[in-house]
Amino acid sequence: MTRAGRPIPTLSCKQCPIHLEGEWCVLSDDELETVTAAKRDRLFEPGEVIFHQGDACDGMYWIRDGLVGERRLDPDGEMALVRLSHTGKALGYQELLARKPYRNSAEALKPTRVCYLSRAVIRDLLDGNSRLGDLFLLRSLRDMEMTEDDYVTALNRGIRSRLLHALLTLYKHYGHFEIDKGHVLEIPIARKDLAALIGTGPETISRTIRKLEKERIARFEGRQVVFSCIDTIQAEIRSTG
Amino acid sequence: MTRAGRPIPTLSCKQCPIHLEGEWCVLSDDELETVTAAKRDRLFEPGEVIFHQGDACDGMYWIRDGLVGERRLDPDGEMALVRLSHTGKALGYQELLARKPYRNSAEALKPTRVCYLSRAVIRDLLDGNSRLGDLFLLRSLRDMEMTEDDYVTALNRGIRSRLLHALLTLYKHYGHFEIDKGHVLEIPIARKDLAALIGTGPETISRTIRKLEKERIARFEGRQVVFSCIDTIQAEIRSTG
DNA sequence: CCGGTCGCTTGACCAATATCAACGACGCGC
DNA sequence: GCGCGTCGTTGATATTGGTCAAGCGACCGG
Repeated sequence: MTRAGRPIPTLSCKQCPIHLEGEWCVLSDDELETVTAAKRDRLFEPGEVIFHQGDACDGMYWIRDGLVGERRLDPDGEMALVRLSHTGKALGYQELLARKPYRNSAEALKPTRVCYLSRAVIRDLLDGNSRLGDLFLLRSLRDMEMTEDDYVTALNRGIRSRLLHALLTLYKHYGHFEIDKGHVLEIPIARKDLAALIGTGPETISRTIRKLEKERIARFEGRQVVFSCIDTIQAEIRSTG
Repeated sequence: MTRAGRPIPTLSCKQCPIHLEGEWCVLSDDELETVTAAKRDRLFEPGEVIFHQGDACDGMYWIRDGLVGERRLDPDGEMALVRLSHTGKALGYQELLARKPYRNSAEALKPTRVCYLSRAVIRDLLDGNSRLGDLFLLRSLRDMEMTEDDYVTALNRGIRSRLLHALLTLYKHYGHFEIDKGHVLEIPIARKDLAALIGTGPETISRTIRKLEKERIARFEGRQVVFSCIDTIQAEIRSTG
């Protein structure tokens, strides 16, 4: 559970599929070269921890590809999965910019390649390109929006609604449509993580899943789900659920 | 519930107790003068709405003094009190900077004076002072931290713990210590808002309060609370509760 | 002074969820 | 193949919290 990840050869930023979105798009070719030269890439296997809650933050990470879960451990030992982060997401940028220790641990849930940039490099980039700061601000605002939405959902929706919401979100990232089967999702995380994501235990997840099957809303087989009618679920999430 | 607030004479920024903290501290005297000249001040009575969820955002507000609740209405009619904002807090800056409609409604919960700055003025300030953007970023990061903390709390703490947490937070802002009575808090909001803040109904608040009284953790009389031992409560919140 | 509304509380009841325990399936190391 | 741990499931049971209904006191307008 606790390793540093395996160093891998540096991936070029120019060829990176995410170099045109988010913060990267404002960087000049020269700056991109600098980043490519300065960053250190690593591969984390599922279960490996990229950084630990409480640790000092001395740089930030981008997810090149893979899946990362940010976990928060309560003083009493309860663990919550605060969010899932996918390709293109930044990890630890908030703590870096605010000069604070990591609030959450980041753990690879699938094989994940990340690009690491040290505080000094980020500082130079920020000093050299004033627009970069604006884009970090925008990223922070977007993240805030999502967290606030999740917060409201957690406050006044039941487990069933939250589970459907989580599954639908996962579907958007990992699902696909098959003409003969329908909307298929291979759930990329374990039951207990699905539970930690919506604030319950694995038992309740199991039971809620069986309810959904009885109501023919979705069919589950291991980690694969087939949704009968996505629109119906959307509607249920929006209205009372 | 829906008025525009009463215009009041402009309050000088130089004499404002909050002009030295947060974003303001980086402004020059000239810039402060500009702000004073450009802003429009208003007074909102309890129940009046400063802006509505879904409305377009064309400026931002600072709370000069008073208390504001940000409410979020679900598609199914459930209302959550996302956060309480006090003197010195900015309202609507996220939506302004992200160019999005308001996510929540802002309602005065006590008589509240706010300073309004239009988008154009903020733009000019941002263009003229590059450090201002950095400070908005920091504010956003701090707000994110608080929301994320609340989110985790909502995910894996029960009503009782969340209520204690909310009361303690209120105590920090509105409480005081009396040598003969102890730690006294005049709760500044109604029961139903206290309920909406932690995601339950007024009935459950009532019952939870009586439990706390039976356990001699606090004594309630109307909106006044006297805490027996703040430290005990702190401990209970940190550990399992 | 009266009727009405609102905020808060209480009771009774029910639904949702947590908790404890056990079990089968599976993968892994030996 | 065997032992072992993990994952997912299920059952029984306890607890929490939600819902409906009623009551009570304060405040307000007529």
